[in-house]
Amino acid sequence: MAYRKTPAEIRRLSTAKDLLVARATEVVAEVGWSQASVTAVADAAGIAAGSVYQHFPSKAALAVEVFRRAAGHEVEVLGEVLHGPGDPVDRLARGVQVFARRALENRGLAHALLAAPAEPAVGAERLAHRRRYRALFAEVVREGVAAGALPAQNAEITAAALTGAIGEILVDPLGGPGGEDLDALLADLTALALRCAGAPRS
Amino acid sequence: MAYRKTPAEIRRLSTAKDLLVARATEVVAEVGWSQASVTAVADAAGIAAGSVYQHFPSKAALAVEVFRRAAGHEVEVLGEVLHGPGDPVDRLARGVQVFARRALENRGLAHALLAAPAEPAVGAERLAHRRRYRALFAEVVREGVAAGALPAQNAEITAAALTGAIGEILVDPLGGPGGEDLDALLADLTALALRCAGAPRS
DNA sequence: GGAAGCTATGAATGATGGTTCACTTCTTCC
DNA sequence: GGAAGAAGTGAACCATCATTCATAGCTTCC
Repeated sequence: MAYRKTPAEIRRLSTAKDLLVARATEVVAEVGWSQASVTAVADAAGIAAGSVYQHFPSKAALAVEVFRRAAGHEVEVLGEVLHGPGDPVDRLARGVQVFARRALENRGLAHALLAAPAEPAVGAERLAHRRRYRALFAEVVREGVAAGALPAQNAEITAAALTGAIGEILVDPLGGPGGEDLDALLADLTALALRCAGAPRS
Repeated sequence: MAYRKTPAEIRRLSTAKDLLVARATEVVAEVGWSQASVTAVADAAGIAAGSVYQHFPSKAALAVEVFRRAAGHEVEVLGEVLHGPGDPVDRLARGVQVFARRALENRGLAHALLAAPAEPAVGAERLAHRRRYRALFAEVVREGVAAGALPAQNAEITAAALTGAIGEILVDPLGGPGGEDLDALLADLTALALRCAGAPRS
């Protein structure tokens, strides 16, 4: 054999793949899954359509990878806040704020992750993603209940409501685009979240 | 002219159209928008694919009609409960129960109306539909606030959270399919809704 | 009965977009 | 430098549907 992948070459391929995924993510955030054709994505990454298949066996596989990376990052960020220091109710409030702020500041991506129509493979990933969010919120709610700061409740439902509420606001911003400024919205959302969890009124 | 539609003929055509819409609704509830091809829908209605175009100018128009009829009915039912007699908090609780029960008992249709991937035209209808739901809930919340039964709050956000929460539970039932029995779930959802709106703990 | 006009049919058409593949270009290694 | 083999290319291929249309079958009305 007269060819073996040299470390530099491996790195180059890896970064090419990374670049493809990164650009594909941008395209998806901008135009949604349905408009993100292989051609569009390949163009954005500066490669030929056929070359996509050097990195992924199918468009669906690429889409799943795009979803996983973006979603994984979001979950990680949220997890850090929710698992951080402080009493559970505070963490819950901050978690909601972080989740909502990130979603509203990068609406395109959030929409793609949470709501935009997508092929079945991505839909399945999305379910898993929502479950992770839910599990994170539910955990903190349970801690709050255990600590006596929150009333007894079905933590899973509360958690589902929190993600559902934020998603809902995201998909259709109140009173049209730019109807309310971000900080006010976040304050209202936080208040809602605390009420949902049953935190004593402050 | 040697032809004029006789009343019987008009009726026949109208019922044919109704039947088409009804069958299409069933198909959509069963397999989702993406799988509901013109052929599949026409077969279900017992007509040829081309005949669909006697009644609708395009598939999108049929889809919108299917959505409108089903969604309109749901909004009407919910509206009756929310506008009915009783104090606002009670109506809110019953509204959530009705919404959730109907959704969970006809999951396929609810999923199609609230969540399933669909073509843009249906997506636009869906936004309008969610707004109507929101508006209905928000109205009752405002009444509750005005009556002093609920604390001051952003009623739109509370309303969005309620629809979001139910949608979320619907899309991914807690603990897999049939994880909890319907009545218990409804009770938990009602409790959540009242907390969200800030009703005093009972 | 039969002409005129409507509805129903389903195979053909056309557009879209994922995937393949023969070919070119680039890397490696002697 | 050059042979061997990998990656990159993009035009052609193919599958999937929505949509059309020539044709057949019904209704109406005289």
